[in-house]
Amino acid sequence: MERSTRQRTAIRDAIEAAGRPLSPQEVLEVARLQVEGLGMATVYRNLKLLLDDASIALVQLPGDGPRYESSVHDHHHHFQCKQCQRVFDVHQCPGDLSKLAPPGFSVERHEITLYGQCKDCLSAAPATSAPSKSAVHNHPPTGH
Amino acid sequence: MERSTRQRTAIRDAIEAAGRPLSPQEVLEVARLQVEGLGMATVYRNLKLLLDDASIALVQLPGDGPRYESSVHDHHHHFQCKQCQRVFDVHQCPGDLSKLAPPGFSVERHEITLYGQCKDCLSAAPATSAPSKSAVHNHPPTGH
DNA sequence: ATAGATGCAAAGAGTTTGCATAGGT
DNA sequence: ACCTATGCAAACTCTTTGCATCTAT
Repeated sequence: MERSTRQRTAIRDAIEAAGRPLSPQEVLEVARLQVEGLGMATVYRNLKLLLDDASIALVQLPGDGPRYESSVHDHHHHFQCKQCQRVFDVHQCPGDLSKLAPPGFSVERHEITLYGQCKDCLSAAPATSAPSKSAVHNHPPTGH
Repeated sequence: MERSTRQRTAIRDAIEAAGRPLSPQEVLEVARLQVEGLGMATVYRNLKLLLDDASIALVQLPGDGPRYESSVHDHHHHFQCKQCQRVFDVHQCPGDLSKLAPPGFSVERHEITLYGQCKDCLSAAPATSAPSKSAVHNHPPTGH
């Protein structure tokens, strides 16, 4: 059975607390604040376990590595800021998109990613310099 | 300036002729039919050059490696078949999605990916076995 | 005490780069 | 002849795996 370790708890908590999808590297950085010697292999192993658990959800954006977020959310999409690269949840959805596909194709699912500038970057520096790129410590608006 | 080599021509032609986005591996396989000893490094280098040229366009689907297609197309989206994994163009678009983003965010661009079953897989084997996975030689409907 | 979990380092997959050679112009 | 393009192999990044050790139960 599955054991409760400091590492696993730190990793799960990091993702729960983030409020936005985190990359494995970001998860490591945040979880290391709780567990000093935490290794990347442990992060990857636990991400996989927590995914199977459905404790967390996988977020895949086009052309970017995997991110992970709390699986509490229902169907939603994502917004990536072109300045700070952070990803935010978008809880609006245009609904059924099956009419977009070519005739004869069956559509079961869709993914939508919006790109632009987030609130922080728009106000902080309109189209100029950006907030910190790792941005692990920020808890910006998530659009809930 | 840029030279016209057998390799470059074979790579460009492979992408033009495909009618759907190809992975670097698929490009290599197709282009090798024209140029025997073609190496992967050459494929990658030329993909980059042709991208700069805007001769080809980069297609990024969530959680998948890069694909490349002829840049002749205008704004469009993509459909990935969950059986054969091939990607097809979708020329319909729901239009402006900026109202989906959280307030205070500015939306400049969007990506949509549809998932389901393509015409071939639906008719060939309704929800059972799939056509060849590399599928480099097929030219299925592209939804134009 | 036992079996799962961890950390490190090595192994993989995909992509990029250095370098000597081949080949357009 | 010049200088870009190629092929090979090594380097790199991200992720996974093997193995000895640690630790929750």
